[in-house]
Amino acid sequence: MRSYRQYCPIARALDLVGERWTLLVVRELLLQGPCRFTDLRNGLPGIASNLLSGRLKELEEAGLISREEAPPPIATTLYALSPTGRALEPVLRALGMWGLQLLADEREEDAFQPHWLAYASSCFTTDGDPGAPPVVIQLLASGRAALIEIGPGGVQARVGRALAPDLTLEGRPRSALDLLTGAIDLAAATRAGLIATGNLDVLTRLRPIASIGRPPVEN
Amino acid sequence: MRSYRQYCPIARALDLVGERWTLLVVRELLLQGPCRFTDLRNGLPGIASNLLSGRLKELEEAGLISREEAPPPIATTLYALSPTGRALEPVLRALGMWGLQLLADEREEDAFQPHWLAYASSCFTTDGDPGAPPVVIQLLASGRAALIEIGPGGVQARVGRALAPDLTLEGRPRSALDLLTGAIDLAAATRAGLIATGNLDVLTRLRPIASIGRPPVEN
DNA sequence: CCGGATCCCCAGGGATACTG
DNA sequence: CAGTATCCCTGGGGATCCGG
Repeated sequence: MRSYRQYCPIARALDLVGERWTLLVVRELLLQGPCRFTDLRNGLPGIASNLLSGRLKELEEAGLISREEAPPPIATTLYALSPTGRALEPVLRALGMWGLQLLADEREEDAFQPHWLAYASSCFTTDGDPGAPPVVIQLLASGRAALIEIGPGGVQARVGRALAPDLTLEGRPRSALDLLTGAIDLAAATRAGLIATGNLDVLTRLRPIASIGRPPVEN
Repeated sequence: MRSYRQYCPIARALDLVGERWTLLVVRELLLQGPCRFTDLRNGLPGIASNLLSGRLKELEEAGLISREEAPPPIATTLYALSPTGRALEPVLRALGMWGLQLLADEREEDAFQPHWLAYASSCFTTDGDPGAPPVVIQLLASGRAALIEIGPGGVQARVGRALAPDLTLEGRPRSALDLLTGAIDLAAATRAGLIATGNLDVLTRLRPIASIGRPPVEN
């Protein structure tokens, strides 16, 4: 394993998770929970299968993930984050917060999956009315689904489909993001091609934290 | 520039700072402030000069650093973080907090510089007596010097030498780290080869935050 | 001495094909 | 479905060289 050979916590951390794709693998495991090889591959468009295989092996050796042979009816191996791996969440949150500004330019060639947006949303918003009953927002795109759950645990993101979401958002990721950050209102988002169905009031539950929503920094 | 091509804030962030050495360059600029090419190279033992040059160019294009021609008597170009670059600090803090556990094993071949430890310390401690007058701890190793400043701004780290530090620590990095995290007391640190001179009481000003100092996680 | 640029070589990453 | 095998290529490591 390649190392920076520096007695520095940051360098040591990067020794383990600084290689290409590694933190994105952690992102997927964090959002999807225990999942199969194929689930990871689907959540990481562009990764080569040998590379994913190699990363999983390295991460297991480093103690960041565990590999478990699930009994039937699953009958396959599941990958899951260990506590040490889950402890990387603040790193992903910080990276995600910093990277938000970079989403201002929407590139047509970029892949998109709704759980990425759900996670971003859970990072930059808090529950605006913690006492109120829990609500669920469904995000749909590219034939996949993710959820933003607002409840006692705060704002949480996960992959999956809800039976009866309070609100469903579907459409161009940029307009959904702008709506969730509070950069635009629902009318503008709809005009930008977003389809929102359900109880639109649940959007008021999502309170974007300060210091986001500014235009992309040019300097 | 190589990109993950994913419309996800984490992936976009890694597009810019995910390559080898990049975040360590940011670490140095954050700790050293505006500095010369050689200062950066010294703070990044192991980096090839062409690679450092390349990274600086990329970071400038991305708007994370600025290059400035300083007038005499400096008469050289200084590199400095832009506001966007400085905004990466939470990322480095999170990585540093996570990487702390990895410092449990001390490898003889690893390079060490005192400002790395100073920064780590500023991440995992708070001022235990905010009302008290400011104090300065000097760290010495490998012929270099760094400072931990405890004052109105909290606990801050920077490269440099103090005229009259309240406390000076010199010796094996592991024992200094263990002392600062509270894992061992001063007597044990001294026994482990640490040399402490000055007012030893200032150590009580550094209050390690919870959830650190545990032994290295094996699972 | 500082601030790089150039060159060569190899390991790690990307794409695709193939197999249990 | 869950990877492995293969081939190619790019980016990184290391040394050296060069202008100011």
